[in-house]
Amino acid sequence: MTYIATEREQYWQKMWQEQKLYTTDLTDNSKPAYYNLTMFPYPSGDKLHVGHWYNYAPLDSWGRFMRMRGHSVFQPMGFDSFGLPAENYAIKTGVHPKESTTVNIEKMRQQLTAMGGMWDWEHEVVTSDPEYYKWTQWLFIKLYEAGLVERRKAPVNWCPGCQTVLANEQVEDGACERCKSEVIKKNLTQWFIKITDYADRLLDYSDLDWPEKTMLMQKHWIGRSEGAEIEFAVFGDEERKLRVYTTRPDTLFGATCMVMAPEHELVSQITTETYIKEVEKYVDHASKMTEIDRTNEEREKTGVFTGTYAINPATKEKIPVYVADFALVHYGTGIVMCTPAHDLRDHAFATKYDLPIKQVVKPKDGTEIDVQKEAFKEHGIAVNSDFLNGVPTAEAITKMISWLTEQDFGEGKVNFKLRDWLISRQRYWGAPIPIIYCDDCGAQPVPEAQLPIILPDDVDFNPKGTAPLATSESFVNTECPKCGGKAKREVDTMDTFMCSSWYYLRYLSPKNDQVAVDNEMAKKWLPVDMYIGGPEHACMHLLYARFINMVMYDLGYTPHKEPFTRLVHQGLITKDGAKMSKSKGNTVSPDEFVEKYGSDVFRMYLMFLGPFTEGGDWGDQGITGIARFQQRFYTIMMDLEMVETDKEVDRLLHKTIKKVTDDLWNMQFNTALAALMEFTNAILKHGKITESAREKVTLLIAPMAPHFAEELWHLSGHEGSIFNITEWPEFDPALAKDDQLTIVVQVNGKLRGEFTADLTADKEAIVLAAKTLDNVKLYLDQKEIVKEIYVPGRLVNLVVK
RNA sequence: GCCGAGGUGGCGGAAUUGGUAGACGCGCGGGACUUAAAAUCCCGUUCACGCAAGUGAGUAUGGGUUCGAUUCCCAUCCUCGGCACCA
Repeated sequence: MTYIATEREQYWQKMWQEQKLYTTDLTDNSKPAYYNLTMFPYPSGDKLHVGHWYNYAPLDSWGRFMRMRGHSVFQPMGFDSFGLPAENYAIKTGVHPKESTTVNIEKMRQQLTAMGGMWDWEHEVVTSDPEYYKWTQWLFIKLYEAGLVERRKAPVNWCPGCQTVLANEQVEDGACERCKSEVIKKNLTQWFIKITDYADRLLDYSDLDWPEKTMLMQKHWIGRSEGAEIEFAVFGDEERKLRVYTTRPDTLFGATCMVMAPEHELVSQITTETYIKEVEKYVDHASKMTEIDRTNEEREKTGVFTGTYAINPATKEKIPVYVADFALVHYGTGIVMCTPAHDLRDHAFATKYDLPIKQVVKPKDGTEIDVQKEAFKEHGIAVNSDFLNGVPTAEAITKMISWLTEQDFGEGKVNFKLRDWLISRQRYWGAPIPIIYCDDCGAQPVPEAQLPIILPDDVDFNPKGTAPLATSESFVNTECPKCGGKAKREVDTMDTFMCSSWYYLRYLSPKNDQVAVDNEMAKKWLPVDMYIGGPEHACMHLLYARFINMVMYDLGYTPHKEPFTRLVHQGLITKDGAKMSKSKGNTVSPDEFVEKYGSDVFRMYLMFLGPFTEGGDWGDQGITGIARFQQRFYTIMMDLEMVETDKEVDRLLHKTIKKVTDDLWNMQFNTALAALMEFTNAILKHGKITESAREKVTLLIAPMAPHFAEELWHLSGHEGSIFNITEWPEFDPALAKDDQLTIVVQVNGKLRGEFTADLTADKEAIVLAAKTLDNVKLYLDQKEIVKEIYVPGRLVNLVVK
């Protein structure tokens, strides 16, 4: 018999839909709740590509597996629909983002349905829908009320040609990708969310089942360090202080110069007249460099002298103050002290500008070193440091901090690399920031009752030098919520990461217009049991989502401290070695494969490509192998002689149950499928199957090929969906056991033969049998056996001399 | 550059986590069926030598630990992801 996948899949998709099989009753308490979540897609014009499928198909298989193991599985889907691409598309074609987004979402819903996923569409969220962004705006106001929102100046990429702000992605080698004008930095007043207030709490990962590498990346991103802030007085203007942050206050006696970030506000104030021109030129040059270039440690260090000197508080020496681009304004205080003898970067800088290199730490073991030649950055013993002399580094740091505090020169300080979250976007297609500016009352948050602040339609989103929303008069002009006077609305919109930082909370009650998060549902369903998404989100989305959840927890809106209990990253599917993205134009559509082979085959093919967490480069060679397998599987199910019992069938079956179950637990879908292939091949050769094997192996393949399994389930006489079954096949080790052992024999670690032995054979018998093999004897001849190693049931290694 | 991954046949990958390297699949070669092709089935397929039994080499490169290393350690090279406005 032949299985016509495409036809039967459509049939089952329709049946599932009619029966509302995947609409989860969130109030049902009869089974344990399991929240199975994936990162929702951006509705791009390229629709779903194979990268999405590589993420969603295994997620769906996992959800089905958990469902078949007796859980009530909630598997929602939605769209992260605000963002830059829709706006750029609008600028290019004139099609309103609302329109293109609606079209894209509709198409993607169809694709997701054709995939046959267990999506619970009744709980869908779309972030560009006012019903959703009303609560994103509400969230902003809650953050504002909690004192976690701040307004400050920050630079943006500005294209003078296009008269608009550019995303980093739109800048190529310092020029606008569209008009090739040189991109400049422009300072704008923007809104920040103070994620840094939560930096320490974000470092706590206890009770999270997350990949080590993700936690490690986040930890490095947050970048906690302990050190001190130290004040240096400006020579000749002692009232003015330059404050530095250092992790090595113990080296203060060796600080022979200072370096300020080019953007530092004090640069213009302290530069002396003679040096103004040169400094300005340098500052301008630095503003055009990317941060990646600026922090490149191999690059030659550059800087310019400001003409000013500071006083080292420890040595009272005059030290020159430079401006250099390797100092970053947003890290620490934006000013660093240089201790060339004990820092590689400072050493390179000092060597280039001929600044003194003064050793203040020596190695613990007394080794002689020449710091003029090479920096010694390790911990050691303080020297040339007055009251610190002879003190080991760790202790010297504490001692120096006490001294600084006593003398009022500074204090101990914990610092983070993590920066506050800039959420202002000078764009149209985003959630308007709910702030009103009144000449008399200043910036005021929009009262909750006035939400949502609807994104206006009568906007010219073509770049004209202002944020697009400023072109809508009906939007801009409003009343001050405090005094009732004339006022203007904020015209910036929010970063889309804001929208995606809390969507999993909204899935639980997307239509509730009274509250953002339904508390009862949150208690029952949160935290998310399984969250699957790309590793590229490790440091941004996943950190923002944890942060927002923590704030919501503190404010009492959600009952758990962490949002995602278990996190898994699918690997990245690349095309010709690079990440698939619309901007690179290298996406591959799954549609033609699904049309030709059916969703099950395509899903299995993706899962069979390699380990789920590793991904790989896309290629369609091999999909026919999966189609063949499906057909062969159908043959063993439908066309084989059926017998009551069969020892060989039982053995094959139970080996397969064990392997497939273990592999599914570990999300090793590729080897689970290989095991099912081996079973199929062996049974086909054997020529017989049992009713029990037929039923159980149908259950085993169900998570990975849902339509196919449903079809087989009904063909073998079952009523009701296979996905309502909650008894996963049980493994019986007694039935799976082989009758004999295969023992491999090595001599000096080299393979020299193999033989089969009885299950009951002991070590002595096996080693003896090994020695009597003809080929083994050849290598034992004239030699003395010095060691006999027996790995039970596997191998004998004879070590000879 | 920094942070995090990864590197195994012609290709995708497997290997009970220190115990037969190459499971499973693709591709390729040979055969069966067919007037022929497709589909299907059977056999073979890491490389070198050999009719074969087998022998030698082999998991990015170079070293080390071990009876035994794809697996552990050190160094180097290459590829990918992220680097705060793509999402």
